[in-house]
Amino acid sequence: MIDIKYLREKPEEIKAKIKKREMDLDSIVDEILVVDAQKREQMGRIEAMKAEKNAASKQIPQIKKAGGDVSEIMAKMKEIGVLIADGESAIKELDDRQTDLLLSLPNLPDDDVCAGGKEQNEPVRYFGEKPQFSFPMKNHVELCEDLGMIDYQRGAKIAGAGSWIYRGWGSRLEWALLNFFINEHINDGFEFILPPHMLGYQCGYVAGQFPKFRDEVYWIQNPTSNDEKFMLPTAETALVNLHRDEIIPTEELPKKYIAYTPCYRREAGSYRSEERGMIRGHQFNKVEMVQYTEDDKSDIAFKELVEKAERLVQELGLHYRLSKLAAGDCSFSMARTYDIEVWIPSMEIYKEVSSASNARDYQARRGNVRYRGEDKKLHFAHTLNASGLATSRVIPAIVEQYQNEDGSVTVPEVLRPYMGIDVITK
RNA sequence: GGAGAGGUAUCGAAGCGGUCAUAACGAGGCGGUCUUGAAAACCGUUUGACGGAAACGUCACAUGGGUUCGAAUCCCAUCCUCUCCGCCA
Repeated sequence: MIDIKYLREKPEEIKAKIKKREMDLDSIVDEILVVDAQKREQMGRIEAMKAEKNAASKQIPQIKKAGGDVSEIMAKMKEIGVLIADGESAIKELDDRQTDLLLSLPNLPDDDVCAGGKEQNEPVRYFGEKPQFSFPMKNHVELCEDLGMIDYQRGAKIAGAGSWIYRGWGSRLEWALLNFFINEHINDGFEFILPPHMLGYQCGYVAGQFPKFRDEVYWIQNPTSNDEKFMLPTAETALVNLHRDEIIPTEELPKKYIAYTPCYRREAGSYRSEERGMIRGHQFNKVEMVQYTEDDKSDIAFKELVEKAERLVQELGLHYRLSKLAAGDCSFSMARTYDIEVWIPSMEIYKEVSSASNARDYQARRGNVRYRGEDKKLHFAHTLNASGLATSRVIPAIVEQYQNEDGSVTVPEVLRPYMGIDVITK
C-alpha cells in the first residue's frame, strides 16, 4: 500500500515510478486525488457537526440535573444525527473507493531499478560455467524417470497435470536438499518456522497477493460453514503476517525467519511444453527466508538474503547467474528483486531458483507492522523475502548438470552426508 | 459438536446508559528527589490514527450492524481466547 500522504504531495513522481513498471496508472492516481479531496471536504463538515452534537450531549445531563427542559435540544440533536449518519455513509463510500484504488497500485521501484520489462533484466554476476558433455545429454525428465526418482505418470493420474510424485532416491534427494538448506539457515541464526498451509484472506491481502491475484491460489471451502481459506502460494504469505498488527520491540529487529512449506499454485493457463517435468507445477517445495527490519536497515538485510541464497547454489556446485530485475518484472509488492537463475542444460536457459526482494514498507503498511524508532515515534517496518531455495528447479539442475555417461547422477558433495551415497544409480 | 466465561492502553485489571476514556487501581517504561552507586521509598510523566497552516476537532473499549439526544455499558451477527463435556488423528 502506498502512503496516501506521499501520493497527495507527489502524484507526478508516483506516476513516473509506476511507468517504470510499464504500467500506466495515471488515471487511478488522479482519481485517488479527487476522491481524497472529496473525502476530506466531507470529513470537515461532518466533524464540525459531531463536535456540536458532542457538546450538546454533555450539556443534557447538566440541564436535566438543574431541572431544565431538554426536549428541544434533544429534538435538534435527533435531526443532526440523521445528517451525520448520511454524511458518514458518504465518507465510508469514498474511503472504500480510495482504498480499492490504492490497493491497485503496485509498490514503487527503487530509483536504481531500471525501467522496462523482463528484457531489461541485467545479469549481475555468473558463478561457475556451463557444463560440457562428451556424451549425448539427457534431460531431467528422462533422468528422473530412468532412475525411478520422479513418477510423473502416476502423479498426473492421482492429482492431474502439473503434479508429480517423488519416490526412492528422488524423495531422498528432495529431503536432503531441504534439510541442507534449513540447517544452513539455522546456523546463520534464522528462526525455523513451520506455519499452517491454509491461511485466512487477510494474509494474502497483507502480502500483496489479494485482491489482485485472488484467482492464482487454491481456495478451501467447506460445505457446512462459510469460512474460507486458501493454500499458501509461498511461505512468505505466512511469514509476513506473523507480526501483523503488532508493535515489534525494536531490540528484536531484525527478525530473521525461515520456513519450509510446499507452495500451492494454480498456474492456470501457464503450461508450456518446454516446462515439462518439474519446472512448473501446482505444488513444489521451498524454504523461504523473511526478514523484518527497521526502515533504514533493509538494504543490509537485502544484501544478506541475496548472498545467503547464492551461497546455497554455490555449495551445490551449480552454474547460475544473478540477475537484477527490471521494474516491470518485479513482483507487485516489491521495490526491488534479484533472481538467482540456475542453468538447465537441456533447456539451454537459466531458471529461477530464488527470488530475493525488498518490499520496503509496502507490506508493513497493509499489515500495520510497526516498531518504535529512536525518535520515539512509530514507524512501519520493512519486510524482505528470498527463497532459500525452491527445490523444484534445483533438482532438474542437479540431475542434468551432474549426469554421467551411464545415466547415473553424481550427488553434490554437500548432500552426501544427508543421502549416504555418492552416486544415484538405477 | 454441546455448555459456560471472556476479549478495555505495554501487561494485569476496574468501569456495566450521561457527571472517571487519556481511560480508576496495580505493574512496567521514562524523568526527578534521596544515595558514593544501586535497591527501596517518594514526586512527576507515559495511546494511537485521521482532518486542520494553526487554534482546535474527530475517531478507536475484538469486528460489523442496531436501539438511543447520548453506548465500553443494552440488542443482533461474526471472529478469537480460555474452562468443562463429547468425538477424533
